[in-house]
Amino acid sequence: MKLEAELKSTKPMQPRQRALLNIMFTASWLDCFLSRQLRPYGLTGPQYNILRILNGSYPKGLSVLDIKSRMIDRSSNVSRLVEKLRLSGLVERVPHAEDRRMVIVSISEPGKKLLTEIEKARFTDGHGTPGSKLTESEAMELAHLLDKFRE
Amino acid sequence: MKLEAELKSTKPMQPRQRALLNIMFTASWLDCFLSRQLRPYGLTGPQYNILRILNGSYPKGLSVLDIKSRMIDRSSNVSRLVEKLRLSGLVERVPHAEDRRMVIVSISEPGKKLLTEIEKARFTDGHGTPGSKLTESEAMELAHLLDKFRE
DNA sequence: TTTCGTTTAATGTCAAAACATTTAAGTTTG
DNA sequence: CAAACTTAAATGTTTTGACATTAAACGAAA
Repeated sequence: MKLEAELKSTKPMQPRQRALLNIMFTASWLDCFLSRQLRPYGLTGPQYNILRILNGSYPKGLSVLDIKSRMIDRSSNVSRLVEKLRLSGLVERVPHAEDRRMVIVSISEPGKKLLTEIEKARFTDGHGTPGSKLTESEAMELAHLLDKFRE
Repeated sequence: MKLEAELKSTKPMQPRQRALLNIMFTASWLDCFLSRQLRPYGLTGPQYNILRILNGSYPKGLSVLDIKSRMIDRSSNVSRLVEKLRLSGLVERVPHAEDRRMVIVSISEPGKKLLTEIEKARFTDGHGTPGSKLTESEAMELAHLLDKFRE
């Protein structure tokens, strides 16, 4: 559905304003979509984001600040999110050998297993992948325009 | 800055995945930007969203559910947000004459004044408007691709 | 070495989101 | 009309976000 229909907007919008609202609306829509996919696994969006970041740097771990700088939502409290994941056994925390201020966080074997399980379920859940209506080149163009939007 | 640089991503991403992450990242970036602009006025993003919706339907008011259905973030608790705005004198609440379950919320004169003040400040704050690097046709293309992304 | 500033992570606090639940008013049906 | 159902708004509760502050460890300079 078009943005104007979604927001029941009456007056016509300026193109940049329309793009801005559409970014925020689409992100909120995506958030809702992803939360529903993650709920059965007891993960929130930011928690899943951390797991994927750690999976990407496996087998090396990352410090709390390194995780934070790679997150989509930089305002989240990584210390507390990591502690939650640790209590679920999905990550491990090891004090840094040389710099004792730091804590190195790594994904655990159960954490990796959960990620592959979620990945598998995503292909078979019937709802399709978000963005699947875009061609590859449209997706690339979209990403490029978003980069430019932030300039 | 490009998304890969922002997220310090090492591995190359698939186009649709890159678009998805870019939408969420850009929205988070925008959220941060807008919150900073609104802070001096004591407004949060959702509160500002409600004020603008009510301004758009002025002088008619809207019911709580009508407001909710027009919001960017549909998960917000409109009753409580409206109560905050009412305490600040920015909106007014009138029970509906025919259906006493409903409450009609309208923007007040101080509310309208605040909106025009914010609008003015936006042009003179030096940080520029988000998305100003896009041409009009790029902004339209971006909005169109986002509509298609949600299909 | 001691002091000062910086960096890293954790914690404290308050407001807001994310649910569900409740209350009240309206509508439909037997 | 009364009971059951539906809708609108408010409220309850728990978790999370947003932001400041603290605590500990490191590095630089007197």
